[in-house]
Amino acid sequence: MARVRLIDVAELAGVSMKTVSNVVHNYPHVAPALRQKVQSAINELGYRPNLTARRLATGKTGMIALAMPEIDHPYFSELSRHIAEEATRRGYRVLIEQTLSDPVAERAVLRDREAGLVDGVIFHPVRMGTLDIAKLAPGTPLVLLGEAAMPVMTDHVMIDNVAAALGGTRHLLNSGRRRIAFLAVMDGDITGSTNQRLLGYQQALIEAGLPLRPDLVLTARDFTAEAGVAAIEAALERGLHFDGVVCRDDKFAIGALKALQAAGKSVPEDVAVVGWDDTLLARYTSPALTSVAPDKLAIATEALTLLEERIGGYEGVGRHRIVGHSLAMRGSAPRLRE
Amino acid sequence: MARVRLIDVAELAGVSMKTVSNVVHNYPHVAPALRQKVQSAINELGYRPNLTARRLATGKTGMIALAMPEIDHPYFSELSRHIAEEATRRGYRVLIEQTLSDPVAERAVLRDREAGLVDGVIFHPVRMGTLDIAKLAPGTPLVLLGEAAMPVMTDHVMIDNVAAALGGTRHLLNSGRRRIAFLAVMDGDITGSTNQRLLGYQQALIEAGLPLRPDLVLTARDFTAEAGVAAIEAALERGLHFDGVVCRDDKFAIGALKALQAAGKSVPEDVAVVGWDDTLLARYTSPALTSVAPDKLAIATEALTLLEERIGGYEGVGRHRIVGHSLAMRGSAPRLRE
DNA sequence: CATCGCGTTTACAGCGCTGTACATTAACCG
DNA sequence: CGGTTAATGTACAGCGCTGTAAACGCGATG
Repeated sequence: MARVRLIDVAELAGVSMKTVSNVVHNYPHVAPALRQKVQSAINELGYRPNLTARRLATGKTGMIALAMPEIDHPYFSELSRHIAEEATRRGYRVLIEQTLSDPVAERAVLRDREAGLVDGVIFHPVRMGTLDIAKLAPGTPLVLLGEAAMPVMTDHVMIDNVAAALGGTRHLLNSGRRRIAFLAVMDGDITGSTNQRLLGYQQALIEAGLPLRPDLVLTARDFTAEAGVAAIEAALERGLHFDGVVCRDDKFAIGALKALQAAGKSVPEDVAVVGWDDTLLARYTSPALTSVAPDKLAIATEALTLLEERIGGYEGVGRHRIVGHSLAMRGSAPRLRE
Repeated sequence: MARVRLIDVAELAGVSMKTVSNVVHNYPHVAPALRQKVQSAINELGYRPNLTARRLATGKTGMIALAMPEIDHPYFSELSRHIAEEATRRGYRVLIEQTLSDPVAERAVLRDREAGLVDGVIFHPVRMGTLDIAKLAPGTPLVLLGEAAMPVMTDHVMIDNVAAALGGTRHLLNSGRRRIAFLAVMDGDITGSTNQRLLGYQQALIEAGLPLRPDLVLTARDFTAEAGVAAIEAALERGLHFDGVVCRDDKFAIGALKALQAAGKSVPEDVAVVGWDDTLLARYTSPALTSVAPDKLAIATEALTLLEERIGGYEGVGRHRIVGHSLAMRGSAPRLRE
C-alpha cells in the first residue's frame, strides 16, 4: 500500500498539486467549491502530507532538540515536560537526546547529529565547558541551560545559584542552626553549579558572623543518594557536630535523611536538611524535603523564547537570563512560626 | 552563512556528488587518493549532510516515536530511558510525544502527526481502547505497551499483571498477613491494568482460602499519592482493620505509607505495603518500598525488536509478548527470614 | 593486440513538497 | 464597455540527497 501523495489527490480532484497544498494549508484564496472537492479527495484517499518532504522544501523542521544528561533524573524529566509542553504550544516538536554526561555525546549534539534535522537546540551540558562550546560555534540556534558553560556569544538560562544557596542557608540560620554542613563537593565536578552553591552557603555564614569551617564542607564520590549517605556517615564517624545540612541536590538530601535517621538523629529536630531542585522526590520522603526550587516553568519559557528569536534570525551577542527560584518549605527544615 | 552542500564539496574536490556521498558513507570502492582528497574538502568546508534530504531520498527516517501519557512520571521516564538507549544501540533516534492521557492527543499519535516523520511508533495508550486503535489501523509500524488496548492485529508488550499481583499478594500472605487491602480501584479507570491486578490479588486470597471482602478493596479518586492518603485515611476512619496493602502503583504506596504513619501505625510491623512499578520513588521512602518490578529493560528490548520487524516489512498478525517481572524486596514488606 | 572483466566514477532522475512567476477568470470602475 | 485590479488557479523549478544505469579506465587474458 503505497503512500498517497499530493499528486494523487490532485489527479482525483482534477486540480493542480499546488491547489491541494493550498487546501491542506488553509490558504484563504481557494474557491469554496474547489476546496470542498479537494477535501473529499483528501478524505477519500486518506492523504497525509509527508513531513520530511515538506521540511526539505521549506527548510524549516518545526522541531527542536533537547539534550540533557539523563532523561530519567527527576529534575530533567520535570524540566523536559515543561519544555515539551511549551514547545508544543509554540508549534514545535521536541527530539530528546540523552548525553549521559559523556563528552563525546555532548560534542555530537553540537556537531553533526542535528544537522538539518532540528531548527534549534536546547542543551544542558555537564562535561563541556565554556571554551569547548565556544569553539564548536554551531550553525544551529542554541540555548544553554545550567551552570557548566556560558560562552559570551551563546544564549543561556539559569537561576542565581549563589542567591538560592544563600537563601537556603539563611533559612537554616534563621531557625537557629549554627553548625551547618554543605553536602557536598566532589573531585572532578567542573560544573560550576557546586561552586556557586558553596559560595552562597559561605556567604550566608559570613553574613551571620559565623566562621567558615572547612570540615563542614563534606565530600562525596558521585551524585547519588548512596554517596550522600556515605558522606554523612563519614562525618558522623569522625565526630563532626552539625545541626543543619545544605545539599546541592535532592538526592544528597535523601541520602542525608537516611544516614541521619540510621544514626538515631531526628530531622528536623537534631539536624535540619535543605535539598535542591524540588523534584518529585522531595515530596515523598519523610519528613518531606525543604528544597531550593528553581522555577522550571520559567526556565522552559525563557529558553524557548530565546531559541525562537535565534531561529528567527537573531545573531547578536549571547543573552544571559536569570530566572526565579524559591524555597519549597516542608518538614525537613520547616517554616518558622511567626 | 549558507549551509555547505554535497555539491559544494564535490566542486572543491573536483569529483561528482556521488563520490562525495560514497566517501561520507564509507562505501568501500573508492580509491584511497580520491577518498583523501574528498575528505579534506569535507573538513575544509565543514560539510554536514542534511538529514532531512537524506530521509526524503531514502525513505527511511531512522527515527521512532515514543508516545506516553506523562514523560515525567518515574515509570515512564525510566522506561523511556531504556527505550532511548536501546534505540540508540540499534541506530534509531527517539521522538518523545506526551499525550497527557488526552484522547485527542492519543488519536493524533496514530494519525497524521508522525506521517513520514518516523519509521515506527511505540505507544502506551491510556484512553484509547482496543477498538479505537484497531479502527485507526495506521500505516506506520506500531507496538503497544500497557494493558489499555490489545487489538489482535497489533504487536503488544506487557508483563503478566495477574501473576505479578498474585506474587505480591502471596508475599504478604507468606509473611503471615491475613487482612490484605487493595489500593485502589477507581471510577473511570478503563485501562484494564487495575482490573488485572485486582484479579491477581483476589486469586491469591482464594488460593490461601481467605474470603474476598469487598470492603478491603479501596477506592481512590485519581492516580496520585494524595488520593492514596485519602483512601487509607477513609478506611481507617471507618474502622477497617488490615495488616497488609497491595498497591497498583508506587504513588499509592507512598500515600499509604504517609497515611499509616500519620495514624500511628508502623510499617511493616502493623501493616506491610507492596507498591508497583519499582520506580525511583520506591527506593527513597522510609521504609523503602517493596514493589512489583516489571522488567523495564525487557519491555524496551522486546518492543524495539517487534517494531524493527514491522519496519522491516512484517505484516502478520499481532504478536503479544509477555515479559518478566519480579518483586523488589525492601523494608515495607521485607523478605522472610529463612 | 583486441577483448574481457573488474573496480571505480559519473550523470541524472526522482524522493514529495512548496515558492515563484505567470495565466486565467471575475469583478469592478469611470 | 475598455481597462484595471483582485481573486484563483497552474506549471515548474528546486530543496539536498541517494539509487541506478551506464561509462570509464586499466591490467589481465586469449
